Amino acid sequence: MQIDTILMNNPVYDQSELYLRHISIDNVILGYHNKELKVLLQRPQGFNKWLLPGGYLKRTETLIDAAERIAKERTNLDNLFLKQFGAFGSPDRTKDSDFTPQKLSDISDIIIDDKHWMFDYFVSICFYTLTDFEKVQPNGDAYMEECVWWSVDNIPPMLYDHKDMINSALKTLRLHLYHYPIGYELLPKKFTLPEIHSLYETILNKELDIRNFGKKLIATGIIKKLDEKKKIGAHRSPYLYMFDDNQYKDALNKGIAIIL
Amino acid sequence: MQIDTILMNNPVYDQSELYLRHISIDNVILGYHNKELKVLLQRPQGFNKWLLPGGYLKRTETLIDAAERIAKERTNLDNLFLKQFGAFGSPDRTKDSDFTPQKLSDISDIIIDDKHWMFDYFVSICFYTLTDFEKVQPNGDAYMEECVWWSVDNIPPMLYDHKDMINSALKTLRLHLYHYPIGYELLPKKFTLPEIHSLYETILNKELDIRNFGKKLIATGIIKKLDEKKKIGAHRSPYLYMFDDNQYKDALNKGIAIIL
DNA sequence: AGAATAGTGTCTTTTAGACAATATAGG
DNA sequence: CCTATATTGTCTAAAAGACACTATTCT
Repeated sequence: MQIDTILMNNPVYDQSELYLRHISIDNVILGYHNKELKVLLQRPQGFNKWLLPGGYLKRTETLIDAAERIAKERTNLDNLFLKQFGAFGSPDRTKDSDFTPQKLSDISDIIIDDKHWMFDYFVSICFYTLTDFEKVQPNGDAYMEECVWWSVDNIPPMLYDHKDMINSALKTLRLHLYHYPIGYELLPKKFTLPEIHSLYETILNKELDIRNFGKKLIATGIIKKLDEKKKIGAHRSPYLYMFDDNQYKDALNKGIAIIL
Repeated sequence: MQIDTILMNNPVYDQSELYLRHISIDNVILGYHNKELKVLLQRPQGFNKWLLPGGYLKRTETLIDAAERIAKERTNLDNLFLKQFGAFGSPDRTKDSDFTPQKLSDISDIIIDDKHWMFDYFVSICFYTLTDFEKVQPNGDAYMEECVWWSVDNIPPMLYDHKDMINSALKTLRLHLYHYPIGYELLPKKFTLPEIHSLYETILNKELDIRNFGKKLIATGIIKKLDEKKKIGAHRSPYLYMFDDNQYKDALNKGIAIIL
C-alpha cells in the first residue's frame, strides 16, 4: 500500500505543536434574559469589525472540550451546553479586507505577513449555546478591546463569515426548539409558565398564545407543574414548573415533535 | 498585538502541501432502490474492517467541493446533493487496534510509524447524500480491495468511529425528511406516488398509509400531480407527479413541517 | 378599590388517522 | 376473466387555534 499519493510532502508530523493547524472553533453564545436575545461578540484591538469568541483545538482535546474551554474564557461559565451546528471551510473564508496581515503588523510588535499561519486556510467548527446573559460578566483579553453582548436584531459589522455563523446558529436553535427541550440549562430549576413562554416567543420571534402553549408543552410531558408558587410582588403568584428529568433526557436522545 | 501566545511554534506555514493537515472528509453515501436502503463502504487492502469513502481537503477547495470530489471518485456521479451533518474530532478517534502503523507497514512497501501524519489527530467533516444505487457502479482504487453497497440494517465491522457517522447520518436524514423535501435528486423528474411513498417508508423504516401520505404531501405543495400516467406493464397505470420547483426551493430554504 | 399579572375553559375548525371498495392495464 | 397494482373518499378522534373572563396579590 502506497500512502504518499495524497501528496503531503512530509510524512512525519510535528507533534510539538500544542494546537492543530487549520482548525478553529467558533462559538455562538446566545444570551437570553427578560425577553431579549443577545449574542456575545468581541472586537480585536485596533479593528472595527467584530468576531465570535473562538480559538484553536489542542492536540489533547476533543472538539467539544475545546468549545467548552473557549466559551469559558469569555463567560467564566462551566456547564454550558454547547451544540455543534456546522463546519465552515473555504480557501478564502478568512480573507477580509479589513483584517489583513499588513494592518495587523501595523498595530502589532511583530511582523506578520500573509504566510503567517493565522492567515492560512482554517476550517471552523461551530457551536452554539444558550445562557442567561445577566449571569455573565463577559471577559475580554489582551487582544480583544471589547467583549460585549449584542442584540441579535442588531449585529455589528462582522469579520470573515461570522455573520453567516450567527444566522446559521439561530436557524439551528429554532429547528431544535421544535424537536428538543430547550431551556433546561437556561431557566432556573423551577420556573413559571410565563417565563418559559417568553423564552420561546423570543427565540421564535413570534407570539404564541400562552393558553395553548401551556397545554401543548405540558402534553409533551417534558415539564410538570409543582405545588408551589413563586412570589413576584404585587401580583398574583404564578405556579412553578420544572423539567421532568426522565422525559427530558428521553426527548434529548430521541427527539420529540413540539408543534407550537 | 502579540500572536504567538497560542503556541504554534512556527509562524510560517508550509504552503507547498496540497492537502491540509488534520482535516478529513467522510461521506455517508446512501443508496436507495426498490425499497432498499444501502450505504457505500470500502475495505482497505489487507484489512477486514470497513471505511466510509473519505479523503482530504485541498488548499484550493471548499469543504463541499472536497466532499463532492471524494464522492465522485467512488460513484462517478456529479450533482450528488451532499449535506453536512457533523464534525467528529477527538485525539483518539483514529486509533483502532485493527488498523495500526505496524500492520500498515507490514503490508506496505514503506515504513509507517505512529508519527506518520496518517495517524495524527484528524477532525473529520461528514456529509451524507442519497442516490439511486442502481445507477452507481462503485469504484475502488489501488488501496481499497472492495467498494460495495451494504444494507443499512447489516453494517459490517467499521474502522474508527465510522459506524457512529453512519448512525448520525441516518438520524439527520430522518430529521430532514420532516422538514425538507427529500427525493428531488433521487427520484426521476417525474415519479409516481407509490414510488415516493416507498422511499419515505424505507427511510423512516415504518409503514405510512398511502392514502393519508398522498393527501398530506400534496397539501404541502411541494409535489404536484401531472396529467400523465406511467406505463408499468400489466397493471393500472399510475399518475405521474413532479416537484414544484418554486415550492421546493422555498421549502429547502425555509424548511417546512411535514407530519407523516 | 385599583393595578398588574396569572390562571383557566370552551368552542370551532382543522388535521390526523383508521379504514376498503373500485378502477385500470395487460395477459 | 384474472392478476396485480393504483386510485379514491368518508368517518371519527384528536389537536390546533381562537378567544375572554376570573383569580390573586399587593398597594
